Amino acid sequence: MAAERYNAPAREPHWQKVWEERKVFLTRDDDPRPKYYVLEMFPYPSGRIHMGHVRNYTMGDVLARTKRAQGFNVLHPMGWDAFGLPAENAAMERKTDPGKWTNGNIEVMRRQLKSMGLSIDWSREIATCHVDYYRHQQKLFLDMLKKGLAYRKASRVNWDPVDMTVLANEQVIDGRGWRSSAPIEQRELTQWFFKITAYADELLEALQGLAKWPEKVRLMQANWIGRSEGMLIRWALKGKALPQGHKELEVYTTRPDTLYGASFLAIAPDHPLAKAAAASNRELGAFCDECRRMGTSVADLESAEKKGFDTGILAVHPFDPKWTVPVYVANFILMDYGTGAIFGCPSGDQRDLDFARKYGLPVVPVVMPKGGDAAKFTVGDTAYVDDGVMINSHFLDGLDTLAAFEEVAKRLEGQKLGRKPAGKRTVNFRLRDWGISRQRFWGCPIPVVHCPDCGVVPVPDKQLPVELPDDATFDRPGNPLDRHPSWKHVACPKCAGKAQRETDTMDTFVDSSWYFVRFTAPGAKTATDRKAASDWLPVDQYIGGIEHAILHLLYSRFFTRAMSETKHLDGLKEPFEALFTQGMVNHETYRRTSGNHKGQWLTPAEVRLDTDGTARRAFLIDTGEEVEIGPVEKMSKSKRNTIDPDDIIGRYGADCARWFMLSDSPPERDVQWTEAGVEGAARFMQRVWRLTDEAASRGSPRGSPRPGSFSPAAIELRKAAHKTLDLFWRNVEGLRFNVAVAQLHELANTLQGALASKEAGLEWAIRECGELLVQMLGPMMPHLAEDCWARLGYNTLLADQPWPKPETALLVDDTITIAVQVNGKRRDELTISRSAAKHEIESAALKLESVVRAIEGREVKRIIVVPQRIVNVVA
RNA sequence: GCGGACGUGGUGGAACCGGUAGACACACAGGACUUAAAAUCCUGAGCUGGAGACAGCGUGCGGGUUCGACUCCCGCCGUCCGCACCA
Repeated sequence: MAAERYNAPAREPHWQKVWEERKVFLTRDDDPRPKYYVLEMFPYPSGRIHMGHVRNYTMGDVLARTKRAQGFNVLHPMGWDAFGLPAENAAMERKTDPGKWTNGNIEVMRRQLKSMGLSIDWSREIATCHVDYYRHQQKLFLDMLKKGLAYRKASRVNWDPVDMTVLANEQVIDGRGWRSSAPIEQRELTQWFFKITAYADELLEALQGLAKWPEKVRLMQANWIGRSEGMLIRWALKGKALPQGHKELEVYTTRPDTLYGASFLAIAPDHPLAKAAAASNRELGAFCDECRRMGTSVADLESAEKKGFDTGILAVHPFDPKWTVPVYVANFILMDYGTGAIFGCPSGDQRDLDFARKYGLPVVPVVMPKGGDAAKFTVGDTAYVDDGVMINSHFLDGLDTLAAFEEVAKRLEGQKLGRKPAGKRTVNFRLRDWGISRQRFWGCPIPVVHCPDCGVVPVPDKQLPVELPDDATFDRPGNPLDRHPSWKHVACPKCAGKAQRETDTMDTFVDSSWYFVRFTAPGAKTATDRKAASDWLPVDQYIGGIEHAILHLLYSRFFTRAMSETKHLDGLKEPFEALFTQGMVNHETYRRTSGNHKGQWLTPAEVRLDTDGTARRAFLIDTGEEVEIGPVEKMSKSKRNTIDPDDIIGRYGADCARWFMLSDSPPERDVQWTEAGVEGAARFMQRVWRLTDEAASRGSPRGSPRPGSFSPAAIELRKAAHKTLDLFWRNVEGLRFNVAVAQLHELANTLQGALASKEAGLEWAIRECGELLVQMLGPMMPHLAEDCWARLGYNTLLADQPWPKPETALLVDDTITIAVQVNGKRRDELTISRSAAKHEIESAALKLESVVRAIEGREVKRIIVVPQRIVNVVA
């Protein structure tokens, strides 16, 4: 009698309830077993989970469940990255409250995640928008302020004049606001910053120690931090155009060796000297204004012409008081890199060369390739940017680039301009301090008060938290906190006079920079419980999208250091021991090709697919018209190629979705969601259910004594099972889930073959194989595995079973098959004892008929025998 | 422009340290069961030639190292990603 079909959607809630009731996944801090902290990046509560979440959380869950079975005390928590602009937009559009909207989304998504059967300790759930979380963040901020790690300064920001808020660089697309499409303005605003640059060197250095991070992410961070070694060089200024109080100009360069090739200085339009000079030069002022209006987008920069404006100011060459070069204001100089001023050496830098040609400035070659002829070497349209030998450079002539750098550095450091040395070796970083002020409502309030008499006053600890008001209005753009009738008006904590709260809130990346710490003690009265934090951290395995390679992961690394500095952590520096970045979930796109709706995107549900031989065609179900099958793209609302996890779980079960997400594609690569793939997963589930059923009835009863000896077929079966067990864990540990899945497929095939076999004496091995298969399936398809476990006669929970250990004796074979090559070409294979000596293998190989034929009577020159691997006959 | 990754059957992919390329799955074809279908099970298959045994070719392209290369080295081509007026 065949087993009934397994009804996953009906069974899964049952097991979820059992796990919850028996508190199977609750984590205790006082558990003496070794800890393992596995964390997936927490979701933004946008409304519903998507397939990317399913993939991400399934991977983490496989690790968490396996590690748990292996005897680790596993921490696997979940929370919500719950502040952010979408809640405000929703409030504006739907006349609701951001908090209500967010909490409603959390409800829905929590239910969805629970329906996935994740082994999460839900008692540790946190949401960053809850005051119990952000009150501690305010404390962290104040402590950072005390340490000088948070500070205020005026800076230029992207300002959206329609939404009336600052936008991050990422939110400016082609010079326009991502939401409003309004042209973005550059505004000078006073903002709060975190001093991440104080850790620039350390954040860069420590990347080398992150051995379990993807090389790619480490590289991206290294490039982002952008360390360069160079010099600050001060130039004396003169000329009639020189504004008062500007006697000198400091430039930053990585090529002091090319100093004798200098033909101009250039400064940023926002440079203080430029501003001062513009005050008395209307044309220059107009030029600077024009530069400021220039867009900041990639396209703008690429097409923008390199332009300069001669200020009339002259700079004196550090090595020759009689030599002066003009000072230009140039549109391509960035105020916030280096000193906002450069010296141009046209022969050694392409951009400087273009500039010099345009404005008729001298081009003196100072570096030529090694072995070149100084008399003949010239620079035409292409600058020589590589290292080489110095020429036309007085005392530097003949030195190589590196030596020239050192010589110039030595001389300038010893030479005075005014009272100070004329030059200084320095290290410069691309990394900027982290601007965290946002003119938005739905974020963590920055806990300071502005007092007309006392200035910026931190909110005293006693007065924390600074809570968001619950009666803000969202009927018009701008910051609801700022226009709230009463919220910002408070007494100054210092002088008790009339004062105003800071109305900016923190960037939401602040929230996610320490949530992994909070999970270690989610109910602590202080921000952290240092004991719990040092017991649990660092996170042993962190899993998330590559899109956070820089921002979130760099900020978290900084924050961990800052929290150690402010004593919220016990000296921890790196939060994430191992990082894994998973690929996206993609789907085919479909669109109409004709009629009034040409170009309209169609959802997968609206389309019927037909396979005609190997050609695939798609038809609109409603009308029958053929539609175009477009490229496979990331699931997105705009292309309408999304699949709702709820639908899949409701139809096939969570285990099916989980299994499919783990199958086929390597986890770091994109995976293509296909109906056929899901159905394949569903079929496999039925097959497992059937095989377990047969193994339970055909195999020997549970607990029956192990036979003294096994038949050859039984040994083969046992070997297959134990080898799979061995490989399975190695592949899971290496996060090669797709390979682990393939191994289970293979074992299922083997078990099926054994069940079909008429041979007697397999009962015990069949039973064992079935149980091992179910145990390995457990972390991947936990619900099905529980049912199979019960079908095998157990009344325990599979989730509570220890991980089985492979019998090492079964992992090695007595006889092995090795390939036999003739002249590097495979001709045959040889089955021989594992311990066979070289000469035995050699003579056996030479006797093979196909080898003899391939040699064709030629003389055997050499035979390479690699025991247990290969034989290669060279003839 | 700079930096990086990748390129294997019809498709997704596997191959640990240089040692039998194509595991496993999807799709496909043939067969069994069935009145039929679904479900399930069995079989086949890199390409070319051959009835077949077998032979030749084959991991983007061209070279190289090696007894032996998907794997290492050099040079191209293509795709994707990150950064980008960084002095």
